[in-house]
Amino acid sequence: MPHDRLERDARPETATFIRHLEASDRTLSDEERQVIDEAISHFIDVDADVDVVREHDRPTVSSLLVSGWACRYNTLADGRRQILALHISGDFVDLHSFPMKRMDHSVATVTRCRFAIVPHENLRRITEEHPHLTRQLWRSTLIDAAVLRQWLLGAGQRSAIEHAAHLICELYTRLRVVNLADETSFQLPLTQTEIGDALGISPVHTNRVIQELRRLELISLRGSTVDILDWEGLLKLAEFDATYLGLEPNREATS
Amino acid sequence: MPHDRLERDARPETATFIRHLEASDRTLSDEERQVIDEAISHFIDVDADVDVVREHDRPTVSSLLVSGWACRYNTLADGRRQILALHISGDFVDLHSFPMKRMDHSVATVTRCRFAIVPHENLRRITEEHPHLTRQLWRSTLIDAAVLRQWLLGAGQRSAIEHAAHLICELYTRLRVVNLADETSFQLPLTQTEIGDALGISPVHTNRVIQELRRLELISLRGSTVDILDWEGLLKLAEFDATYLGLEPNREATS
DNA sequence: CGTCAGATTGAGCAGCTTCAACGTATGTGG
DNA sequence: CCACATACGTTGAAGCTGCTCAATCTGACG
Repeated sequence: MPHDRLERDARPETATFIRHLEASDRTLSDEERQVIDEAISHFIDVDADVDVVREHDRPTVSSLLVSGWACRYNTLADGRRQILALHISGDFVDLHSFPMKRMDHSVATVTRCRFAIVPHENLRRITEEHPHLTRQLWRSTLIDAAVLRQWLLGAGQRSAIEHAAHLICELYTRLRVVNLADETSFQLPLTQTEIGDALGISPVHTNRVIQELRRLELISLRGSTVDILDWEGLLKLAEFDATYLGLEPNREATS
Repeated sequence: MPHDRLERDARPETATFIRHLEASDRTLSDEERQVIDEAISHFIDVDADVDVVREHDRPTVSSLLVSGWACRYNTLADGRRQILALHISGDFVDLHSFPMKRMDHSVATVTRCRFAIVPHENLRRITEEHPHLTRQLWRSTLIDAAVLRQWLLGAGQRSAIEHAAHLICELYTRLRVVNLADETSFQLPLTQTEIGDALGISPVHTNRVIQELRRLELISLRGSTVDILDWEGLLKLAEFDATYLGLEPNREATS
C-alpha cells in the first residue's frame, strides 16, 4: 500500500517548494515560510513504482515531493495508461486533493521519492489565517492546470516529435528552476514506455521519435541523461513559450 | 475588442453559479451567497465568436458565464487550434486569471453570451475574509483541471469515437446540473469543426465519428440537438465516470 | 554466463488526415 | 421571387502517421 516507511526529519527540505513558490512571487514573508514549514507533519520515503494515492481515494493529507520523480496517471479498463503530469522536487503532487476531496486519478512514484506530508487540517488552517499564502497555494495548483493545457494542446494538435520536443523543453525549464539541470543537460529517469504514456504514443513510436530528435541533432539521450544540443532548435520545433509555467515575477497589488 | 456592450443589471442571474457551487457543497451560507452576488460589478453581453480574453493578457476581472456557450482555446503558429475547455452557464471562464495573473490561453464566445463580471479586487477581498468560500472557488478551478485531465486521457488514449462519446457524456451531465438538458436531449451549439477542435481530430473525421455514433444508435444529432438514444451504451463506450465532475455532496469537517 | 528490463528494428496494417467535390439550408440583394 | 453567396455537413479517394506484432540487441546484474 501507499507509504512504505515514515520518519520524522529536519526541515531544510521544504526549501525547494519555497523556492518554487518564490519563482513566481518574491513576496513570501519569513512568517509564511515558517508556516509552510510547520504545516509538515512528517516525511516519508517511497520506493520506485509505488502508488502513493489511488483514484477514488479521499486523502486527508497532501504530499510535497522533496526528491525523486513522481507522476499522476489514469488508465482505461483495457490497460491503456495516460500520464497526466510529471513531478519533480518542489511539486505538491496532490495539493488539489485538499479542496477536491476525492481523487479522480492516481499518483505513483517513478523513482524512489521523499515526500513531506502536509495534513489537510493544516492546510485548512492556512486558508483561515494566511490569505496571501493561500493564494500562492491556489496558484501552484493552477500552474499544474496550465501544464495540463499544454499537454492537451500537444496531444491534440502537435505531431509526436513536436510534442516530445515540447515535453523536453518543459522539463528542462522546470528542472532549472529547482537547480536540477545543468547548463546543457539533465537526468530524465523515465523509460521510453513511460515517456510514451505521457505523450500518448506507443513505446515503439516513442523510440522512433527520440531517434529522430537525435538525428536532427536537437538532443542526445543516453541512459537517463538528456543533453540539449540545440536549444533554439528545440524551442522552434516545439513552439515552446515558458510563460505558462508562471515563472515571471508576479508582483501585483492584489497578489 | 472584448466586451461589446455593458450594463448594470439585476442579480438573480448568479443563481446558476451558486447552484453550481452547491452541487458539490450544500453548506454555502446565506451570507456567502450574498458575498458572491455583491462581488459582481456588472454584466456584459458579447456576440458569438468573439475573444473575451486573449493569451498573454493580464485581466483585472474574472467572468462568470451566465448564459450561452464559451470556450478556452490555444493555437499553434500554423493555425492548428485546440479547444481546452467548453463552458456553460454557471462556469467561471477565467477565475484562474485571479491567482495566475497572466493568461496562457484565450477565451472566446461560441454563441452570444452574457457574463457577470467580478473584479479581482473583490475576489482578493473574499480570500481575505471568507476562507470557506475561497476554498469553494479554489475547488471550482480544480474541477476545471479534472475535466482537463479527462480530455487529455481522451486525446492521448481513447479512440476518436470513445473520446467523442465521453465528451457527450460530460456535457450532458454538466448541463443537467444547471437544468439545461432534458431527460434525453440537449442543445449543442457547436459546429463539427469546433467539436473536432475540442477532440483534437479533423472536421472530416469528426463527421464520420458522429455518423458512427448515429449508426450505433447511441445518439442522434440533427442541427444542434443531441438526442441520447442509449445512455448506457454511451457510458460503456466512453468509460464515463462522473466522479471527476465533483458533483457528489462534499460534506467534510474541513470543507 | 544466464537472465531480465529496456531499447531497437522491420513489416504490415489501421486510424486519421488531406484534398477535393458536392449537397443542403439559410440568407441577401436585385 | 429568383440568383447567388455563404456556412456547414457529407462523401470519396489517396496517403501519412503512428500502431501492432514479433524479433533481436544491449547493458546491468546476480
